[in-house]
Amino acid sequence: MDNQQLFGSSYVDAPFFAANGTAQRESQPKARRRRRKAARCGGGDGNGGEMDGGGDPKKRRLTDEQAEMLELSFREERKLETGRKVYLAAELGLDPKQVAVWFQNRRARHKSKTLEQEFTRLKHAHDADILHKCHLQNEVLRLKERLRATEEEVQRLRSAAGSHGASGDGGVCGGSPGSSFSTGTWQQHLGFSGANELGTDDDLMMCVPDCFFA
DNA sequence: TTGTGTTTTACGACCTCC
DNA sequence: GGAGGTCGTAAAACACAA
Repeated sequence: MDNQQLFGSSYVDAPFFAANGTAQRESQPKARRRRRKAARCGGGDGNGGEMDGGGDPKKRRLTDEQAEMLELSFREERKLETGRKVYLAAELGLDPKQVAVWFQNRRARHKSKTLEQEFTRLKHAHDADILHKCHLQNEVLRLKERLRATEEEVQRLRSAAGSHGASGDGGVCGGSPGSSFSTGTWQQHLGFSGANELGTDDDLMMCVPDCFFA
């Protein structure tokens, strides 16, 4: 049979072939099935239109050869013009209506496969986004905790400075070890304490307002 | 052998395009 | 209005585990 004639068009569906692991996967169960059937019936290769197995004449399985040719034709062009339908039917010994139905069902199978693949792809993307979101939320929590600790430290130092200034000559807190350092030592203390609070790998720059030391 | 799940074939209803 | 498309579904054909 002249395939050029049979397939009518020179159009080759690149995306279809690119994703053709799918097509092979699709054809595998059928091949298995047909192999077994061929073993049972003594060869399933057909002169088209013959009943295979002698069942209900209304619903007969296509032979391997017919299915293969239709598949090749489908890969060339998914739509079926009248001329090609009639030609295919004649070549394969099928009713043109059967060819039309086969193409309809094949398009449906292809669409459902495509949707399934798209769903899987989107699901993976979604899962990755969820994971990323979790990481970001953890990071936010960590930063909030660091901010809270730093604010506490600032508050503590501010109170210390207040009591220090109120005492004037240091009389009130003179005996307190905490009130014995100067502004310079506050800064040292802040730096030291901040380092403790923020951790060694800290990249968060803390800015203590000047008024704090006034 | 049989029960069950999957795939394939066929059809009707409805829609779109020429 | 007719031809051909999609969509949903029935039923036959089939694979396979128990």
